[in-house]
Amino acid sequence: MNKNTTTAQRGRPAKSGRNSSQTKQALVQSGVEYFTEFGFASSGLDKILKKVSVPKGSFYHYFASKEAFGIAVIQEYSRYFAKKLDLHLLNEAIEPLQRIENFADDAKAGMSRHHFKRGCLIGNLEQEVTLLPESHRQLLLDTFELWQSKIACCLQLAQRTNAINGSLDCNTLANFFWMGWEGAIAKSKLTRDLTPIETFMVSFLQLIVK
Amino acid sequence: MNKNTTTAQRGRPAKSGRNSSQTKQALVQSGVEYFTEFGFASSGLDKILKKVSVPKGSFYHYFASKEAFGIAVIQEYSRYFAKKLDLHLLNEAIEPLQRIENFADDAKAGMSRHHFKRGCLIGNLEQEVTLLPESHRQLLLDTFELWQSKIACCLQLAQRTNAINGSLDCNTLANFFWMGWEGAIAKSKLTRDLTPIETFMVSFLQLIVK
DNA sequence: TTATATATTAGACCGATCGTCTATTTAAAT
DNA sequence: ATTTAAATAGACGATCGGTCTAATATATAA
Repeated sequence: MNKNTTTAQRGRPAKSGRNSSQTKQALVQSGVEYFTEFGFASSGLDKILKKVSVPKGSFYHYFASKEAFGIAVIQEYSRYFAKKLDLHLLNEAIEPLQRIENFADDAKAGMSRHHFKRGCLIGNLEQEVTLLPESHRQLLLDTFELWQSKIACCLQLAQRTNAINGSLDCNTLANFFWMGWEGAIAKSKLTRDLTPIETFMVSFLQLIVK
Repeated sequence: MNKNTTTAQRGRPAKSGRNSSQTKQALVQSGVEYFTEFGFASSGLDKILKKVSVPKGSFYHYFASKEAFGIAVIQEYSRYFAKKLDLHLLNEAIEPLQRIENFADDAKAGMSRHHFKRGCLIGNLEQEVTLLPESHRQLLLDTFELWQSKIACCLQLAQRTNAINGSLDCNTLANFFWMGWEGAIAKSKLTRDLTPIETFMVSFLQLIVK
């Protein structure tokens, strides 16, 4: 399925020099960036294509529709973000609650790096859900569920080491965490600084620690 | 400034039979509904006008631009929502924390009534801020500040009656509240049910009570 | 009555997309 | 040489964006 880079390919060669799967990947990456900054409806294929120097005529060679493209974009971001979460939340060298803080610091750096224009793709599309195809909605729900389980896991660890109140339900708390998190990211886009995220994290941790 | 309904007016009469300020108000109301459901960028003037039977040609008689119209819409919603907040949060017949719950119940009813398609105009536009004129951004910030002060006030009351932990900073907590709230409303749009809001409220109250 | 001021509307402007599709080009495989 | 596959060119028609000028309809003033 994946053509490697050196093997010659049949058919007209890509202007960009990339092979099929590389081009597809580049398009998805460009889509992630545009959809994260401007949302699905307000992002035109033209610009997404131009950013990676893929001609407009090629789009429907790579994807069946904008909707199908959106699915690939969401899945890619979901994968990327889950990996980032694991990187921090499964780091056994660090105490559970500190792992969550490390993740937050990582995300904060990303917010600054993109000048508070991007935020979280999933959170952004969530707001836009009334304009989205139904297929996207389900993907967003699945993604949140996955993220929630990862945070819940980490909170359970913290609970076992007695770092947080034992009476709290970690799944509920993780759900609560992500709602607040997305709210904080959105607010941070509005204020154009990190204080909302910091306020959220400090308050959240303060409220749950024993 | 306000023409009353009975006095005859100069100029061509409005097709709708409304006077100038009534038409303006109707347009703003329609704008609230569209912007809340679809956002600013994805809401066309055409539909906003059609909904209240105002001809397209009339728009620039009532507003200088779409941006100016947006400002009026945000201000109207902000006013409307502040009033709703006061209605609950200043109700001295009710205990402070219960007032917040009453507000939440009110909002939940609104979410259901509109089939989870609308949510909060301010929160929706907040996500869209990269597509918004700068004038709108400041209005959104001001609105959040106002709302925050109202919740902070109510939390201070709860603190005085010893209902919540005295060591918590009510302003910070109010800030935290609204971030979580907006996240919960967004999630509720996604799931199309009230559980996110309920989960948020239960968790929030559980975490802050003594 | 006529002229003027004001309020509202008609309707098109035109550029900018929008997502999509068919025909064509290029190159490898047969 | 012919076939098959990959990628591109380029425009398609439709919609719709916000905006503007000219026309219309009424109240008031002369």
